[in-house]
Amino acid sequence: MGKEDVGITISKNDDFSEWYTQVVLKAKLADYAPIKGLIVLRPDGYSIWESLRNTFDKKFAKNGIRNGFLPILIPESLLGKEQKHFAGFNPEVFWVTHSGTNEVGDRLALRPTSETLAYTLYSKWIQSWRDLPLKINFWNTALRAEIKATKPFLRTSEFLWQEGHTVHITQKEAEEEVMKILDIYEKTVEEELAIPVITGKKSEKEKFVGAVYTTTMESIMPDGKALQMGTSHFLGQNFSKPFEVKFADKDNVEHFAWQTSWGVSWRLIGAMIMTHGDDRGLVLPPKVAPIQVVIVPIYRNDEGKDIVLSKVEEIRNELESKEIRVYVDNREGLSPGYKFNDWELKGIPLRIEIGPKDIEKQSIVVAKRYNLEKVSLSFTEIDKISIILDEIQIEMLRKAKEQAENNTLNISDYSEFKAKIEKGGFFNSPWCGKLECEERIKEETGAEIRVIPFGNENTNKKCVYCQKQSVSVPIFARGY
RNA sequence: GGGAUCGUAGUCUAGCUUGGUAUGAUACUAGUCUGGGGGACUAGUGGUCGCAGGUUCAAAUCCUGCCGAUCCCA
Repeated sequence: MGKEDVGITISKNDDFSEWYTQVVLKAKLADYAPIKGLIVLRPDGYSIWESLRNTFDKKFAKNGIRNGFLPILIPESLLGKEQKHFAGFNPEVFWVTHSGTNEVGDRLALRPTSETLAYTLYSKWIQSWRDLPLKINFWNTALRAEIKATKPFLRTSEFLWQEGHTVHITQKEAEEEVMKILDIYEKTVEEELAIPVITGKKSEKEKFVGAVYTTTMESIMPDGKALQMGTSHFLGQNFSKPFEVKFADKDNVEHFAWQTSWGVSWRLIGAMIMTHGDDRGLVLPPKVAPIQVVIVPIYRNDEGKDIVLSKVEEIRNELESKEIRVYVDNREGLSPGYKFNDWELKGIPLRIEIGPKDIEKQSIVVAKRYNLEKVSLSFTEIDKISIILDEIQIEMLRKAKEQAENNTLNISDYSEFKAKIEKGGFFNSPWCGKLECEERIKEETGAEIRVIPFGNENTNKKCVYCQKQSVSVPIFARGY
């Protein structure tokens, strides 16, 4: 392997798909498992997930949501209780049919999602209005068989996620919950991962089977394809009726409860890689970076080494006292240049270089990963590092927003739609609301309604396909 | 759902057409010199040639099946 092969060997612009896979593997976020469609998270990848989880947990807790844990197996009889939902998932369910050499009676599904299991239990736990609202979140994995087109983080047969399931007395309260969660999702993704999203509703065709409606946040990736970043569903009474999630109200009359469910998965990590990465590899937003600052000491002899390393320790202590995650790369036998490239591949937001020249000048060199800019800071300015990290976080979101805007077009003419869809992008195009037009567009262009943004309903324009009066201006795009 | 390509050491790869006991680089280990953008030299370690079967005196090489990865089309 020559020096070119250690890093990313392909440009993000030339072959996006290959570039993405290389970044995932070479930055050591994940690796392929020996089973089709499954991946292994390595510590650097898992660390990002943990960081997201911590943020979500704090926000969920503030909203009165607590964590629980559900088993992975669901008996067929339960899974089939809500028929539409079951039909939607059936093709991708993994089934457990044996225990040892014995056949099990009722086949057991590896959960594709836990609504049925959770609500079976909820019906036991809820009797009175005093038990509501019930809001529990579950961190676990879901399994959905992916036969073709698997991609680390984006499409795998097992994925890490959280699924929240809440139960409410009134429809209004449940619907408000759906929106509160979507808001938490949107803010977290923008603030932590520096990825802009568009929120709105899914069309009837694209909603979660079993939901009354689905709200979603969508992002546009640099290759012009849309990625669903998270969904929050209003389930109405679709599950509470078959699963008898009922409560006695203050008048002692029994009612079916109103429910929501919602989730985000490690897909968010995939989105982060695609949005921010460059030809040198991963670029991590400071907030989720396992290491925020890496220090590379440079020296020529033992004497110089001692001086440099003692200064490095001083700086490390100062940064650590400010809760900055620091790592000192004092590996022997590797040239500074090698280390620079290595940490850039891994996407560490800031690199500090300290060598004899810097000691002389009483300063350090600080290199920013996201724009590859180098600046010099004097020893007395070390406290600026945390400000720089904050600036990077903001700049990364700004850059990503700009990228997204450049990929968004207003298109009301269908021939223009067809001509431009090859290049990808988010198309704001009026739609009459009919399934037929939605399906035709999908068939003819591969683009689907990703989201009907809030505020884009009740429009009075002409459907991009049939020219009849539009009811909304959804975002059409090809998706992952 | 349909089609194509690929799998040899941690990684990339030669060898495959025409069967004869696997090539090179890099990484890794030890040491010396080095050190501000992928360093040099020396000496080493590392392989069920994806898996299983078949043909053959002999299979990385030919045949069949399976597993896995990637890409294109719907």
